[in-house]
Amino acid sequence: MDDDTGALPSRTDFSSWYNEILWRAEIMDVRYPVKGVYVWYPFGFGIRKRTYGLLRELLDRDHEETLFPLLIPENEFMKEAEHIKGFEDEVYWVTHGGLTPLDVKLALRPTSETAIYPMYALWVRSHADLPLKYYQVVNTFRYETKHTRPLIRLREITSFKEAHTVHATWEEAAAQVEDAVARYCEFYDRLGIPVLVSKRPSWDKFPGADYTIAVDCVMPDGRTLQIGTVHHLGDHFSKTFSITYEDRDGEQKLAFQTCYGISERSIAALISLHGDDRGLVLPPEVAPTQVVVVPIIVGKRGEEVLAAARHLTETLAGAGIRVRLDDRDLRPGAKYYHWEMRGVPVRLELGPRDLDAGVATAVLRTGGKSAVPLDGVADGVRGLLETAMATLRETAAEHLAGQVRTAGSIDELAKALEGGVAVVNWCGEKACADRVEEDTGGAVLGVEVRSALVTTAEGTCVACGRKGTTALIGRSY
RNA sequence: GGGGUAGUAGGGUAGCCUGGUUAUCCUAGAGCGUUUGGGACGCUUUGACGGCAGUUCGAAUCUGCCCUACCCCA
Repeated sequence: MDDDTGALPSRTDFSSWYNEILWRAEIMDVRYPVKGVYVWYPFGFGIRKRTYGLLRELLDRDHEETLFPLLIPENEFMKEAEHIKGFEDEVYWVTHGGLTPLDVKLALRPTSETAIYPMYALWVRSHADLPLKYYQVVNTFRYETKHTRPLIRLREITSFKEAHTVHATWEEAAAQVEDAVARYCEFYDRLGIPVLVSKRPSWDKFPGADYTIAVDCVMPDGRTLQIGTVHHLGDHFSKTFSITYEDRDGEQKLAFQTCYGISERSIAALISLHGDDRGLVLPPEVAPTQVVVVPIIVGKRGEEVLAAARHLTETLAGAGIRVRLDDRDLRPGAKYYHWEMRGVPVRLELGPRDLDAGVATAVLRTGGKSAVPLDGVADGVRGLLETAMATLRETAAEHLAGQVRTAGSIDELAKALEGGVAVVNWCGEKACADRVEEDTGGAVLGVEVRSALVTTAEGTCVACGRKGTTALIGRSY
């Protein structure tokens, strides 16, 4: 499990790089003997724990966390026609209890609308109960038939954060959609992940939604990854599940709903956008270890160095920094490679020369070496962590800027899609989207693109030449 | 849905065509010692032929079925 020697495949071969870093950096073990389900290593789980801690922190401002059952009875699941149609091919069914066939089959949730909304119908009584904003972090199951990929296309999604809100009016629900989009942007900004937000075309919206706003990132190979969605559900589900409230005038009215989700694809993005040929590069906020102390033990001064390294480690830990002393019997270089693979933001080397100078040698995972005075070392290290985060955010933003290209024709579009996404004008017709997909392999991600890199304007459709507006095209995972 | 290729230690591999006794090499792991400012070295050592049948004196090797993975086509 701990194979620290040899280089990673270059990140230019993204697929190989991705597969290898998952186990080399101890994020996921893909050897579990069921297709499409994988095991979190403790280190990977530590990243997940802190990333979802951040997500919870953002939601807890005005949401409450709940937990609904994994099993959904067939009759509830089958209530919303459009919703079923969207998921019927991918649902796992529990059909037996022991050897006894069940009277009512039970679905393993592919998403939890039909588990939650029958309860919401009971919980929502009056306008005073609204708005209602709950979320949960759960596993969900989908019988994927295409190529499964760890963290990206899974049969068991282990880390689905789904929020479900209820509102008195359509407009209030629409405002909640905006709020959720802003919250997700904040989340990804805290992780240094630059995103493209857009409104999905009608055929690509969530089954049973009025509209869907999606958050995408662009992977190193130029393909996009959907890492968050926000849905305005209108009153489709409240009709189906009878979620009504009594308004001020004593009338029963249908509620309006939204739901929005983020999965462990956020971790895939985190790994992929920041990582390099040496391994992971982690934002300090989610790094299980923020600082590693490597004692340089030479000859007679070994004990002295080790004692100083222990003291340094304790000082930093006392200041609330996640620090770890690596006193293993290995060459320093081997330790450097080890912790670089795992993305530790700051390495502090402490040897006889440093001790004599009263400093530790600090090396940032994002690049750069400096001497940090041991006197007031915690403040110095905090500054370095901030520098690391700023560098990481900038590097990722610059990279995305290079991947977003404008295209005025099908030929230009095809070229733009090699290693990136394209900004075009599109008339909004499915036929033109289909033509684009056939000719270039790229799909319409969405319109009303929200990004500093994209300005929406009128223009002629890249496929048919009629009037159109700005749309984002990409090849997606 | 159709076709192809492949499964050998924790990871990566050689051997298979042409059956032969102790299954190759690299890496990782364990123990001991010497080491430690960018992947140390020496000695010792653990560990594998996807599963089930069959052919045979003898199967990693040949045959059949099953399972799994990957690739190509719809």
